[in-house]
Amino acid sequence: MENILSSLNAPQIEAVEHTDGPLLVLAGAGTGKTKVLTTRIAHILYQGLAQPNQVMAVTFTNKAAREMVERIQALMGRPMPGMWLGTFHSLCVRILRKHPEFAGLNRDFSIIDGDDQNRLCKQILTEKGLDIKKWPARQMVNTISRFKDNAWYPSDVPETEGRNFDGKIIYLYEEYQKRLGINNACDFGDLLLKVVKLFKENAELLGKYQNWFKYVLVDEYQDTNAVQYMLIRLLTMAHKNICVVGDDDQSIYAWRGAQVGNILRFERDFPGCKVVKLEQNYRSTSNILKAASSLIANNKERHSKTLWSEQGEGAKIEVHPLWDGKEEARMVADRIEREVGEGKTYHDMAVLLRTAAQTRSLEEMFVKMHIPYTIVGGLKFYDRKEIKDAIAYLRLVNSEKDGLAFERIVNVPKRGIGESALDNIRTAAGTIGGSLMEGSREAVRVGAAGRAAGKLKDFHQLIDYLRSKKDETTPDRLMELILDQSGYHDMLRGDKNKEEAQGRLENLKELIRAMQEYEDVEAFLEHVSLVMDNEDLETDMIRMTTVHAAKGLEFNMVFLPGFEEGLFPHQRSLNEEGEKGLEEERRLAYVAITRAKKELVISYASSRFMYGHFEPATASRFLEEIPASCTKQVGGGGRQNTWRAGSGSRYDQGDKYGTPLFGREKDYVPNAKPMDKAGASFALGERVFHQKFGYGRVKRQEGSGATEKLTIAFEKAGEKKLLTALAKLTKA
DNA sequence: TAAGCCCATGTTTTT
DNA sequence: CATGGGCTTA
Repeated sequence: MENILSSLNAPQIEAVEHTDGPLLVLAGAGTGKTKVLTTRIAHILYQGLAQPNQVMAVTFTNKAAREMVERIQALMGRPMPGMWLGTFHSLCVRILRKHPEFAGLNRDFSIIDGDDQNRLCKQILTEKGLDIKKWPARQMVNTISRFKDNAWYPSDVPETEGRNFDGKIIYLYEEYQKRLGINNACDFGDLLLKVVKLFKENAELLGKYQNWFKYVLVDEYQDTNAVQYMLIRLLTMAHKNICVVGDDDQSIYAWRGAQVGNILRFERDFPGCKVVKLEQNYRSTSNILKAASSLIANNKERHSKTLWSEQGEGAKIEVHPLWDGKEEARMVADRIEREVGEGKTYHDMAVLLRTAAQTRSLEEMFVKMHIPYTIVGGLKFYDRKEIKDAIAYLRLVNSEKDGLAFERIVNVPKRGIGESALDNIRTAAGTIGGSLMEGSREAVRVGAAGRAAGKLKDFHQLIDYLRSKKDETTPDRLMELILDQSGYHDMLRGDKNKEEAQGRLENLKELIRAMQEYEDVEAFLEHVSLVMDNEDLETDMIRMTTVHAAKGLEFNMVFLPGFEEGLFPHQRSLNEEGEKGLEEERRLAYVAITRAKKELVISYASSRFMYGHFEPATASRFLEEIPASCTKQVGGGGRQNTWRAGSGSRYDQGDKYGTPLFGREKDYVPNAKPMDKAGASFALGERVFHQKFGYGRVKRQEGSGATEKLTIAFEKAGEKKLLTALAKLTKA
């Protein structure tokens, strides 16, 4: 233990050793906050101040939780079973499973995802006769989720907020909750809200938990919302052994109800609390740190702080102005290959993006160039249709009340149970006040099922049979049974689109394999609904992820494509939240930059293909907020003035044509890179040399200036199409 | 009931 | 562009 503490700096040790009473750790990016948290827990356990299961530590993602467990176990030198370490959601499920009856749930309640929420809201809206175009289901989901973030049940929603949806939102919300009840289901928000309610209404139970958890620690405290705050407050009211860690500059979840106020107010909430500031950054070079600090200094709503680093100045941040998204993708891909050629691993590098959709063009390029990549947090494995179907079967087998699961798979594969049959079932369910499955049985029983009666009977039998097997077989065997008996496997095997069906079958195999690790169906279902990241850490791949999902991670080299006005900062954020939105975008950019340890490559394009056509684009205003001394422009010739021109007012707001040079005229290339040295054109048939592909001959030439492309037949690497301006070609 | 076709429409971030 | 919804037809 001694030598564990010796690897910490003075403020870190202070934080670790302050075990009793409230503690606020203000930890800048890369200052070792995870280290402090894990060492602090290890210290508490080592001193015998609490048993492992008497410490509660809340993290923001499951990944962070896993990492913390590992680090604590490494510090202690043995496994630490039973620790309450996880996300707010997973910890709350754990509590709810212990006392479902208090929360008005059955033990086997389902947890529904955004997809189900959407479908449920759509149903309610249509049923209640609201115009779905004017009031989209998605918006209803969001509104309700925000209510829940604020710990508002329908009766708590303030007057001013209730005007939404033609003044019907509270009524819709009530309806929504009613349906969740009938389905024996919770959405994400419910998981926390129900626990808070449980504690508020049940002082005795709360007392037990207060005594049980001797220490409570919260990571990323700046991103907690009102329910989360209440939960923490309730649990720690008695002993006040609470430690929160956070950085107001990294608050990026306001749109999800996060209240930076929670961290700014902590000292008032817990009078006499100790405050420790961590300001030595161990992650990044001083160039990167300086860029990030200068950027974030433009925010008004913040605590000022001084981060410093002993890592040396390091490489300058590269800024690449490029022609369009494709050229940008090529630059990133080429660069990655070059770095790998020079000894980096793919694992060392990451591409961080403002929006998930930006992965597309990069993906194409990576595939083309055979660069192994993985998209973290994009389309998740568990979001695939076949996986969701399979899980819906499992949910229905596990909990017959789960009507959302019922609807999803009652006619998958097609069994001739269509919309009209479903209508009958819904009516029957409504009449007896039961679930869809009950309604379905009822409809068949009283002869209200019409033509589909026989098919429904078969379906009931199928589910009954599967349920009878549930407890006598393992989850993976049960899933195989489901897929075989339901005809899902056969459906895919008979699919016309062989290739796609094959892929789906393989995904299902993968699912079954994953299920082998679980003791029972409940444990597996919980994992599915709450664990977002199924990252493949084994293989050496490029990580592509949104900035949001990159929180807490670090990489030697980071690429930040798409640094453009409207994209980063995102237009929508500016439109909807104005100055506040801009500040959150800036914090997001701050998070993005501070992920990099040694090298940072920022790029933007003049023309971006989106919504079906090319949009002119200009460099992000954030680039102007980074000191010139930290950056160097790469390529782009005369275009550097697009982002650094002193006063920064070249592009008046509202002047959509501020950049005529980036118009849609294909051949209008006023600021193209001048033909110089390496960029000079090559003659057809000329022999050239490329850093990566080696020797080759020019086969074809098209375009001119920045868009000039050469097709070159390389002797070893085959035929490649390259942009003259980018490819480092020399005459050979 | 199901499949196929056309049109409109909307485009952030996630436990 | 790419997805979803509404409509028509077999």
